[in-house]
Amino acid sequence: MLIGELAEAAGTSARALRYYETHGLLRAGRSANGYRVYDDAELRVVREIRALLAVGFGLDDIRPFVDCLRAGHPSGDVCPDSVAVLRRKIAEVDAGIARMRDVRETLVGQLNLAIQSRETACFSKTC
Amino acid sequence: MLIGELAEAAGTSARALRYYETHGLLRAGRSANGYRVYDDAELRVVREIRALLAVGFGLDDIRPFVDCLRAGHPSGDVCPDSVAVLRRKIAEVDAGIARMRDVRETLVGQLNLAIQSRETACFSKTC
DNA sequence: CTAGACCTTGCCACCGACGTCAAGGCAAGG
DNA sequence: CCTTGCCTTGACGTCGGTGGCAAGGTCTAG
Repeated sequence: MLIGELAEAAGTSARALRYYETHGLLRAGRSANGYRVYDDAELRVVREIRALLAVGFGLDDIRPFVDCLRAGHPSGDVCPDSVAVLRRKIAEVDAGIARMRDVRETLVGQLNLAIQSRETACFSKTC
Repeated sequence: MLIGELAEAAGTSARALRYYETHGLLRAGRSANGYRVYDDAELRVVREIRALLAVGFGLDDIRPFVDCLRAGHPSGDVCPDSVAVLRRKIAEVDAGIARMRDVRETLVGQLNLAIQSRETACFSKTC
């Protein structure tokens, strides 16, 4: 499988695949003419990468999952390192949600004050 | 007030203040030697900018608030444009929270499956 | 006179996952 | 032979809010 075919099959770009490779996530053999040649198993790897990227993982966080798949496990999630990353990410997401809730409260408070002072102004000035 | 003093008073850097100026948020007069000279009222403006940046606003979103303050209002929140931005930002934050909740659910599901299959493996293999 | 503490403009570096362009090699069909 | 379409590496641009540095002018105290 050549890079364009793999990209097509995985719904991404050849550029992205080369990028994953430079970051140690993808592996490719080379044909006589220097083209990257991919094992069929790499499609699963690329799908794993895309799925994790889509939920906000960085490439470094994804590496354990890829390694886990490469180790022969049917899922990239089952290895200890992957589980650790999952737990950490869940905690990060929780923290993010909490922060956004605080921000939301701040903004709603600000909005209510603004509306209130506009009403007060309109009441006194009959605007 | 010179730029260093204003930066100190607002708890930020002179570099940041110049950046805000290039983006139309801050105004400064110039003294004979070319130094920026700030009105005392600019301190309020800088504080408004910092407060909004801290809750995740971009500089473009902040502009209406600054204009509102400059128009003489005691708060930057009360002008229609500011209220509109506040509403939009609250909606964005709500969307962000919803997205992160989805991500959280996905990750928790993945984690549970991983733990489950590890337990199954351990059960069968007595690992 | 000089040191040092301000100020000025301007430009590079950063983060991350690529997009995009450049310049060239390789394969296959008319 | 020529075109078309794939592949290669390399390098720069993106987005936003700075940090840091350079090279220079200015002000103040000793």
